[in-house]
Formats: sequence, structure tokens, C-alpha cells
Amino acid sequence: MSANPAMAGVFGEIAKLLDLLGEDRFRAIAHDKASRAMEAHPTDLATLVGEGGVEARKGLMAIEGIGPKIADKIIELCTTGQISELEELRSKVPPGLLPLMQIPGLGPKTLHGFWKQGGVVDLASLKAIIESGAILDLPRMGEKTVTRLKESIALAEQGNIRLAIGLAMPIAERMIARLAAIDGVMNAAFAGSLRRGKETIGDIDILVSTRDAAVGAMVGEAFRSGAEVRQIISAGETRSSVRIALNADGGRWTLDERTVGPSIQVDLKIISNESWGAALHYFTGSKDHNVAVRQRALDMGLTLNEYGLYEDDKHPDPPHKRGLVPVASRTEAEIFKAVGLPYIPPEIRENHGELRLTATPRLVEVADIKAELHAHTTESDGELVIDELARQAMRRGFHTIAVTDHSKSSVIAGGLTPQRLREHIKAVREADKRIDGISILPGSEVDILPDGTLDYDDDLLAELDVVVASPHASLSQEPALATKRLLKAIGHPLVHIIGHPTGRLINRRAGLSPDVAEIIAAAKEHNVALEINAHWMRLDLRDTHVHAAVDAGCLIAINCDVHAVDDFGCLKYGVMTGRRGWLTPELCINTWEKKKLHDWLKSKR
DNA sequence: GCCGTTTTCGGCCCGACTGTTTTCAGTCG
Repeated sequence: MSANPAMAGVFGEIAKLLDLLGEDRFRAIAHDKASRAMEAHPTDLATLVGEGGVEARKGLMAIEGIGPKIADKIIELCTTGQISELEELRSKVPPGLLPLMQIPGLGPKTLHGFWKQGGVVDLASLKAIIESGAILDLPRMGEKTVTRLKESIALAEQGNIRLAIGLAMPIAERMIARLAAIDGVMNAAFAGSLRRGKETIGDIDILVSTRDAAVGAMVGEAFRSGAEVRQIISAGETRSSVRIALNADGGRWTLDERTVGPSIQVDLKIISNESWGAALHYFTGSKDHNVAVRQRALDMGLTLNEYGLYEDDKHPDPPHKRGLVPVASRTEAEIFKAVGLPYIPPEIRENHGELRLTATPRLVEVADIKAELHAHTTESDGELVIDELARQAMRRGFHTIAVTDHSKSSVIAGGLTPQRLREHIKAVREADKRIDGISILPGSEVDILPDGTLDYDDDLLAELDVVVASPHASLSQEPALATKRLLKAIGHPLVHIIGHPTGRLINRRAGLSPDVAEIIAAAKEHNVALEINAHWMRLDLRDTHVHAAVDAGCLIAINCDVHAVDDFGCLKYGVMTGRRGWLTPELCINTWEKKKLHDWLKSKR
């Protein structure tokens, strides 16, 4: 299991504590930056550290944002289980104070004042000084601020859940369609983490460019007066923020407030058409990518903001307010070119090496996908019969569809007994003969049982053209056991693909935590593809795992795990996840021409 | 605390918006 997220959490906490204590801001920023670098690092840093030593230190310092001091702290954490500096910081701050930083609008400076001057040590004491009115005696605290604070506390108490991309995307598309229909709107698009294809979205960023300022005012008004708007957070000439209620349709998943969250923030930015590319780049992020590109611009004597890329004349007023003509601003490509970079696709803008690219990488695209290798029919828990499934796959231009219903242990999902599977194989082969224009292959999504054995005997598995082996039960077993379990399935000579390798469900179930590096190495060795399950509840493998797999040259499958017609629409989320892992078409078996794919499948028979 | 195609010291991205202010601090992205 990768220790990176937990490690990132530790350094995030150090950053917050430093902020709260009013220590040097740049130290806090450095720890926060390092925390994000750990979170996103594709391989397990604890493994890299090993027993510590000079090599470990060197390896850590090679990572952008990690220097000698933080490297030493990582080694201390990995070898002793704690960081003495963190323990010391914790002892200086009341334990109930730190969680208050989650409250929107409440930053370190304000909270520091609450603590030192208002005696606030936790949520209860914060509420108490609000209730008594004592809060109004603190600096910069007026009626409006306190009203806003009360709303923010209520919001934070409901839980701060990042929305799954598959729920955020339709909301964004709906709002954009509405704004784009306004006369005089030139461009409307989403940016932010949604455009970068992250698995969950903290808030939705929408960008609109208009013919003139009057249109902009109308757009802002229309945005803030939408039926779903619950709260207007801010309303300016060029920016507005609202909070909208969620009424999400999860398809075959039942969604409750714990999964969906009560509401999501949507930010609107209105800009001129001339600034479209600069603004799109700016608001797409990521933050780390932007900082790096901006720094690169400065090094070239240029300055970049959301309005454009300008000659840097060191003037104190921003260039766009002085009527200067930008070097580049209309398109993102123009801006990248002007700072000496190839066009960088949004999904890899994370400052993870993309600024060292000399050409735009050819990442996998939705149009490349020519086969779906994981689909269910009414024979188990799907909604489509074989013929309908084949027609839907054909409509999308696929040359191959695999019918992979559940195996016998998945009782609730209507898993097939060996006898039923043999009949089903016959039915699939008949459909394949009957229907022209697509290859319909008999397969199974066979359970990987807790001990790593498969749910059917080898002689039956050998009759199938496609075997997707997936974990479905015992998803909270120990990491070491989970690793052993998956390695055993990968080593099975009849297995083509490991389906949703960890079994996680976003915002709902953590799933298995195997040693991903070991899994990837074994998959590479045994010529087994690891699946990116494209359903937005799963996205499993996740982006960081894909990145590690791609680095290792491991094959990847992107499958929609089709249960109903709509599930084909999840392909874009799987592809975005692949792109976030720098996945090229060569390594993605679903992009292969028919013969190449079928030859590969047969090589395991 | 990190980092270097002007720097191994002295910087550290940049602008919008809000509320409480008589000119700006804090927060956010």
C-alpha cells in the first residue's frame, strides 16, 4: 500500500500548524507544496526511503519541491513513525483549533486572532463567542462577516465532500449550455479540475467570453439567478460564485448525501474574447502548473496573468490595465508556444515533468477506443441482452465487444453457474455469427476469491475468449493479503485483464490497498492488462497508479463495465484518467486494431 | 523551506472580491 497519501497528510498538517502559529509564511507554503508532491507521486515513497541513508535522501531530493530538510523529515517519519517537529508544533496548538481551518473563509490569520484574542480553542468555543456577540469585539469582525461565518460553519458541519466527476460534469454542461445560449456570448467552457479530469471535483469553474461588457453583466445575472442556486457567495463584474443544491442521479448507484454532499460551489469568470486562451489556461490550473509556467515566463522576461502574456516591464500596475498589447492571449497553444513549450494537454498540467516536454505527447483519446472488453447482460446483472449490447457497441464504432457476465460467487449480481456459463458461451457465439460488423466474444468477469484463486475451473476458463478477473468481496483485507491475492490472479495463465484492481468506490469504500508497484511489475511480467474501470464511481486504477503502470510499460485496458446503455458514456472518464497517467494508445489494448487485439487474447489460450 | 539559463542569497504568481476600512488585510483560486 502506498503510504504517500498519509505522508502528504502529515506534511499538510505541518503547513497548517505553521500558518496558524504565524510562522514564516514561505516555510508553510514549502511544506504544503511538498505535501502535494507526495500525494501525487506515482510510486511509494516509503519504499524509496527503505532503511534511510544517503541514497534515500538523494532520491527524495530529486522530487520537485522536496529539499534537504523535508527529505530528512520524510526519512524520520518512515523510520521512527513520527516527526519530532510535528509533535512539538502540535503541543503548541489546541487540538480542536486545526479542524476549524476547514471552514470556508476562515484563514490562518483570522483564526490566530480568534485563538489569541478571543480564546477560541475549538468549534464549541467559536460558536460560544458568536452566540454571546463577543466576536464583534475582535479586529475586522462586523455583522456581515459574522453572518457569513455562521453560514460557513453550517456548511462545514454538513461535511466537505468532493463531488465525483461523473456527477459534476453533467451539472457543468447544463449550466454552460444555458449561458452559451445568451446572445453575445462568444465562448463558454468549464476549466479547473473538471477539465483536468480529476476523479473528484471541489468546485466547478465556468468561463465565459463575451462580445462586450453589457453582455457580461447579463451572463452574470443569469448565472446567479438560476433555479438551482441556493446561495450567492460573491457577485462582481468579472467573477461570481454561487452554491447550488445537488439533485444527482447516480444511475444504478443509489446516492445519499454522504456520497454526494449537500451542495457544490460554482465559480463564473467573465472575460473578453481576446483573453480567452490566457484565462482558460489560468483557470484550468493546476496551481502548481500555473506557478511553474509563470516562473518560466518571468525567466524569459515575460509576465503571465489571466489576461495574457506580456513583456515584463516591472511596472507596479498590471499590464492589462495599462492597455498594453499582450505577446499572446487568444489561445492556450499561442501562450505555450510563446514560453517555448509544446501544447500541454489539461490532464497532465500538474507540474509533474510536463514542462520538460519538447513535443505534445500523444495521449489516448476517446476516438482511439475500438473495443469494450467488460460488459454484462441480463444473464447476470446487466440491463441489455447480447444483441442490444452488440448494437450499442457498434454504434460507437467498436470492432469488438466482450460479454463478461459475473461468475458464480457473485450471487447478488446473478453470477453464472458453470452450466449456465457454458450455455451463455454458446449463445454469444451464435450472436457473433448472426450479427455482422462487430466481433462478439464470450468471456467472464470472474471473481478473484479472497485467497487469489479464481471462481471457475481452468478447463471452463479456457473456453472463454476473454477473462477479466476482478475482486468483489473481502475488500477490506490486509494489504499484504490483498497483494498476494492479486499477484496470484495475475500469475494465472488464462487471465487477460485484472478488473477494477482495488475495488474502491469513490467517497464510499476505500477498497484494497495492495502494493501497487508489485502488482504492476507482475502484470508487466505476465503480459496481463490492468483495467481502468471507467465508471465514475470507480476510476480504478486511479490516475497515480496508471502513471506508475505506464512508466513500467504495463498494458492498460479502459473498460466501461457496461451494465446499461448509459455506461458507455463513462468512457470519457476512463480516458481522462488514462491521460492523467500519461497513457499512450500503444499501451492501451482497447485502441488496438482488431487483429492485434485478437492475437493478443489468443496468445493466452 | 526551496531553488538557480542573471542569483548559493534573497527572492518566493497574481489578481478579484469582500468587509471593514478612511487605504487595506484577509481569503481564495
